[in-house]
Amino acid sequence: MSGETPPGCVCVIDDDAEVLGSIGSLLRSNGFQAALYDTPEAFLLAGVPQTASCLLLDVRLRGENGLDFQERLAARGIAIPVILITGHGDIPMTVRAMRAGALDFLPKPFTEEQMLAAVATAIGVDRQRRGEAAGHAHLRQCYEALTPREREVMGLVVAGLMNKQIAARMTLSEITVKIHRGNMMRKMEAQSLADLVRMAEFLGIRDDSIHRFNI
Amino acid sequence: MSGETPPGCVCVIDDDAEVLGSIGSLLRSNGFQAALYDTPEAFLLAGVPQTASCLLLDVRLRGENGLDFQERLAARGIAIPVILITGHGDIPMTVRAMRAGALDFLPKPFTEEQMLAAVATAIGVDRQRRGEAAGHAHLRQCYEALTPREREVMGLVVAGLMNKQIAARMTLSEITVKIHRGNMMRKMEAQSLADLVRMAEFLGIRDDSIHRFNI
DNA sequence: CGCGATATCATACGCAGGTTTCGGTCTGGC
DNA sequence: GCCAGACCGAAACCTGCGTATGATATCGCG
Repeated sequence: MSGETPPGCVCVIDDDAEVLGSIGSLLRSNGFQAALYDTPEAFLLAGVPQTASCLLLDVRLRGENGLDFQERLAARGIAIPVILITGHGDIPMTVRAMRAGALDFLPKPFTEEQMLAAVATAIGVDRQRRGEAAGHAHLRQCYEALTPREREVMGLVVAGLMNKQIAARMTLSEITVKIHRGNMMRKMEAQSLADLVRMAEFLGIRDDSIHRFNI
Repeated sequence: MSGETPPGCVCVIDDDAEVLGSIGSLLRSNGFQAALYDTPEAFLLAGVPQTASCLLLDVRLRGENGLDFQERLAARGIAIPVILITGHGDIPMTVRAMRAGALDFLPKPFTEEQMLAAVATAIGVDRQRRGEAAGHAHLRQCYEALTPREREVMGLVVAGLMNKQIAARMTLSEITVKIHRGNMMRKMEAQSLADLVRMAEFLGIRDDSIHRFNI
């Protein structure tokens, strides 16, 4: 059922060594890689795998509550998909986990099929996310290659100002604005103004000094 | 705790007349309007209120499962915030509801405070959503006022093509493209190309015949 | 100290965008 | 049949954008 998916790495955090081992075996015998940790800290030290992956996290842990840990990950900007498992779950706990972005919440006892299906879905989500993130990384890299002035010009360009207005606002000559603008477009690898606006939209670049009526 | 919020309307669907009445009283005595229905169909017939509102929905209903009904609402594009309540909920049910976009899932018995807090949050979410929707409605209205040719031009403009290229693609003269383009910008009330791109992004306008490398 | 990166500005040229004015065809509704 | 509106186009004109060429100034690093 899950053998045809390209391999992915499942990080399992559970303080019960026996459970950890059996989940690991099950995953490996179904074509997944498995990284096993008995504490959240061990997982953080090892770092998130480079390949498509997901996190299989027990709610009840020795040091820290699994839900707290999940929220700590989100706060740190670690976007790995999370599946929570628990032996003593209740509905408020589930609501909290799902609100925090958990992909699934599996109460014990669960079948092997249930877990494998959840893991396969999560790995798929992560694969897609990573694909998108690759593009974003390049975009950010381009943006960070801009000089301060070029960034400033970019903000005003995507705000819809003309070169003349940008020049006035920055107390520059129009020709200087044109030069910054040209260099900026080249560095951003934007083929058109429309392209640039979409990039800026994505990067969250927005000059708030300009009144904008929509969006 | 919730008296200072502007009034909102809570639609309650529950097939137990007694429960329905007591929830209605509680809501009204806390400053909310309450619209009470004993079946999903009755709610659909009445329609979603014009003001900020939310839906308080029992999972177990006579005709239809509350979760199914929630998904049916989403499929119909009815975006009212949903709070589910149930006497016999379990974790898989909660997962399903939250995935389908429920704002909260309250297992009975719950306190008055819990329910009022959930309702107040949901009403707030709906108020925000309605505020945004108002702007979107105007945007759609503008777009629908465009003639087919103007729409076509708009798609190619936001794809980053020059008037010359648009003319070639539409087998038109460049001057005609300029006229369509000018009319389109006026009808869309776009002050700049950047504006137009953002509007198009929002409306989901995209000419897929053009290869786009990002986003 | 020289080098490179950044920033600034001027002149000039060519191309792109946008409007106005004028002209025409075609279709659908009153 | 007439009018409105969509659609198409040409000539003229103005503005905006982009680049090339050339020049100056500052700053930090090796």
